Amino acid sequence: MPELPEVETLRRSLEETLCGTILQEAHFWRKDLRIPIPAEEFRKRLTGRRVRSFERRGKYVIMKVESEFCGIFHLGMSGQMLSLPEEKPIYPHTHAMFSFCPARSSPLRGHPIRIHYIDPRRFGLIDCIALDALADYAPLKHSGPEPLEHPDLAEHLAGRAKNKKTAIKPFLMDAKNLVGVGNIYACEALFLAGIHPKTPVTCLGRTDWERLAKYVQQVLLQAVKVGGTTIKDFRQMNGDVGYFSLALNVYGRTGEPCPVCSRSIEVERLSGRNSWFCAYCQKKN
DNA sequence: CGGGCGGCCTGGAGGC
DNA sequence: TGCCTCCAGGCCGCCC
Repeated sequence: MPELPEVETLRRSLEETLCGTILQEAHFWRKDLRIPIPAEEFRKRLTGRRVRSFERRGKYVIMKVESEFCGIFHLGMSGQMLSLPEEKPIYPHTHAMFSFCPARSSPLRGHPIRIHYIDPRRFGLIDCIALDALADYAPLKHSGPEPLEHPDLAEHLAGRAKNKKTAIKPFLMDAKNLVGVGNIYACEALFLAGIHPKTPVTCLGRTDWERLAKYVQQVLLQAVKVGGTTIKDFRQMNGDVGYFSLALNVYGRTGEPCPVCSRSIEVERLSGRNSWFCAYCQKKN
């Protein structure tokens, strides 16, 4: 589910709601996610601590508290984190719940904020590691730059593409090249750039990379502005949907008219993922 | 060695 | 209605 804009939407809500609160409790009903949740470690290292910040690296959220350890959250394909008043699971597949207490000086003191972690398919992850191990953390260690922060994304991508044989779409979705871009935003950026998903990266020239980098950034930024994309599961932390679904040009729109030329949107499988595109507006190579 | 693909899970949709 | 198959926003590891 969640790509960069959905995870950034979550991060902002967490930061706004929880900075300065104390993580009071962490309940785990089910620990067998993508990796087993180190529940004891998580409780021992993180509860009782004041929350400093929530950061994001690609599709991972990092919770920093006043200690030498941090919490890591990933939503996999179907994960959500919801702020709910209940202290027991009210949705199926609620695997964890965190209670945060506002500071004594806050007008909200005495009203814990409860964050429920829900993930039907259990491809997500909750972890706890030392801050000084963050740089070596396996899922992040070999990942590429943040697309919205790199000073010359076009140059970076062109460099990464040298001597590679792959098609542009799986290239964009490979976190080693850049983080945060999944199936939705890869399809949308390629449409806006007028590049066919199967174009070999070797066929792209300087101006193609510049156009593509520009639209990758544009599509991610616009999606962040409207709270991400809700296809099915994704909700913002307060339960709202993400409104970028309304701005999708091609993703999931098989047979619908291309917004530019009105020809039918097509779908093809590429590296095991569906790719939607307009065969007229997006020429191969 | 890099890239494609299956597997990990569950639920929902669609076919019969 | 019910059963079966296929598919889904991510990621890892195997295999060629």
